[in-house]
Amino acid sequence: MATTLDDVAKLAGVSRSAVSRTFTDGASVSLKMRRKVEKAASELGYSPNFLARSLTTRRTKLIGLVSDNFHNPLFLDVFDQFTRGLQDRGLRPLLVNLSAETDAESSAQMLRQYSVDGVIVASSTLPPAFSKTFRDAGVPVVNSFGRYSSDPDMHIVGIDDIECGRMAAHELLSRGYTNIGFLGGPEPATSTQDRFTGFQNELLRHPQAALSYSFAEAYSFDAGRKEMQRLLRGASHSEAYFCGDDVLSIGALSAIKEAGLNVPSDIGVIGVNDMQMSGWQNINLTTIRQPIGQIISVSIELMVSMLENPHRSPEARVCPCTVIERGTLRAPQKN
Amino acid sequence: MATTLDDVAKLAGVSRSAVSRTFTDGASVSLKMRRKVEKAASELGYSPNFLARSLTTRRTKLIGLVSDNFHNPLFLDVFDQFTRGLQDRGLRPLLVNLSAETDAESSAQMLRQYSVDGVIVASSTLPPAFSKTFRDAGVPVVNSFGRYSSDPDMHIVGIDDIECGRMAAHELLSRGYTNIGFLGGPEPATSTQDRFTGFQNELLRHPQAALSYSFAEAYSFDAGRKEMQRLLRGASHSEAYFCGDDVLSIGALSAIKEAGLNVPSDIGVIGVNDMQMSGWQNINLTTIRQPIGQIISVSIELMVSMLENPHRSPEARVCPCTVIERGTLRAPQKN
DNA sequence: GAATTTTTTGCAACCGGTTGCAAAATTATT
DNA sequence: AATAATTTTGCAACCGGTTGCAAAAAATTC
Repeated sequence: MATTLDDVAKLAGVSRSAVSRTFTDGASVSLKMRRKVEKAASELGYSPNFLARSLTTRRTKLIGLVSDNFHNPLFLDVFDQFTRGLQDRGLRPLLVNLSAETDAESSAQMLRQYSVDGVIVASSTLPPAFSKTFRDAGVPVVNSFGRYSSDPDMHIVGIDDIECGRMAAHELLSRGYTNIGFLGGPEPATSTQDRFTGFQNELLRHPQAALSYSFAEAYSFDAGRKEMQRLLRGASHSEAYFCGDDVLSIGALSAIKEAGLNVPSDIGVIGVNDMQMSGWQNINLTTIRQPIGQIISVSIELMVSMLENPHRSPEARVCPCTVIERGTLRAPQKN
Repeated sequence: MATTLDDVAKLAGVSRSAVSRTFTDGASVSLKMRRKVEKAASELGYSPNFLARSLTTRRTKLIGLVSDNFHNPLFLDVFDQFTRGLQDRGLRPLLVNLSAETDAESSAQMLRQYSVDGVIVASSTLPPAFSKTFRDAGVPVVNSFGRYSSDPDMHIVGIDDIECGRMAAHELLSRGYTNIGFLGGPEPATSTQDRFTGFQNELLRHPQAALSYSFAEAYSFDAGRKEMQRLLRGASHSEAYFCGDDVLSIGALSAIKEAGLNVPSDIGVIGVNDMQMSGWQNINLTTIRQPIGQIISVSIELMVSMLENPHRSPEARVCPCTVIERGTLRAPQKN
């Protein structure tokens, strides 16, 4: 069906190697030869088979893009930017959806069977063991949105969650809130733990502030809403909450509004992520921006550099978060 | 680096074909042989190279998943379900982001170079010519979220946009609205045109109803908001609007609220798609559900069947929409 | 214009598998 | 136990490319 190297060689009356060379950049072919081959090739509509080529070059330009986060709207942007960024460098994302049911081990084996050149794990919740499978198999891997470590055993790109918690606390304190709540994501997640640590540490430096905390069951609207409803039913609630992420925050906001309370005059809310819709005027959420554009471009950059030098030693790259001030916290107090 | 067929054959003291056969299901191998080979294989941690295999079997199990819609939150669900569905059948999605900048023609060529077994084009806006490239190259293709045709020249799975427009009109009329607006998506899109046709046709059957219409620049929050702001600034606005999709609707809702008007008492809104967040209590949008789960499973089903029989003649499959009643239209009038 | 250097070309082996075919081994039949 | 039928195995060619090497051709040098 498809035309091959041989077809072109035959038609052009040259050797197989000649046509192979005209399609390999950097190979030695005379202009005359190239013309002849290109003419024959375009007549037959030939273009080389990448997979056959990969057999000898040992490069597929396939990159496994693995994620278990197909429910957070933020990740649509993540996929958009990853696919574009990879495409721009001639790399092809083989997408793997690692939802709860699927077996991580077999996905890893599958990716090796497809001879991917590298793997990007885009997840803050996948256990490090998964990424290590690849590293141990000699496949370049970078863990995007992973947990920072000062002594990383693989490439990690992400934010400093402890610092992020600290920023949130600082922001709330600077606005004069003294009765402060932490409404975290799922408790076992390391990101939740780290943010709580940072948050708590900062509050400890301000003894006048009181801290209460609880955790939502998931990073979802429903979970945020449910937890906030529970808090509002209680005897007393805090003046302002730092929520585990934006979706959670939006759920919480909905519960607050429904209880007849006003934001920010009755309760303040600050989230994390700064996804698209947080900026929509009807949501207008004050939040801590996770710089996904930067995280992704750094991840791709690291991946590309590993493809050139597989033994590059592991790095942890931290991208800075910033507070995005919108309408869900009251104005800073001048005291 | 990686262990090959030969390594295993050597260790097990058998022929190459023997080990190949133990890893090909349906091949003839004695139990004794299988045991021997499996032992050697597991000792070396061998598993066959899919790409080398594909060279002779002419099957890669790679499916090109092409989309140009990385901004509509609905599509996160679409990707989630497509990847899961494909994985469950042992197929691997090679994701292609066909944003405005990227050249469709070269993406098509790339997919052929990777010998994908089939291509799923998940887009309502990509021109049919793109999909035809594959059909003409003998690559099975199904166009998901495509435009229905009674005489399709390739597989199409989607909704009937004309019927969808009709449903919206019917819904508005049944609630006693007589002054009705169509706030469409981008005017040139065939989905916009078709919905408008259906909408208009239904209204024509009810001469008491007045129709006005306009189009937003994009399927986005901002575009919906902007267009609704423009409409509200005008001399008079309609009692209810049928918006091009849910994101557009949410933008429109935000403009309405900001103008100090109430939904549904002052203005009604009905959208299309029923994405996750449309059901959030703080949005609570009445909308027409596009059955994406069904569209996707039918698409995959068609793809699988084409892989078995590439000459299956093209079909257009229509999946039914349903009205999801929430809080942005007033109650039905009893007259 | 011959000798030398440089570039271009084709041969043949290889990448990691599969598969048709015939020989070898096993099982069934008489 | 000899023969026939069946199953299992290995050989070798092939899938569609790339690449080291030596021969051929072209470009330089003297």
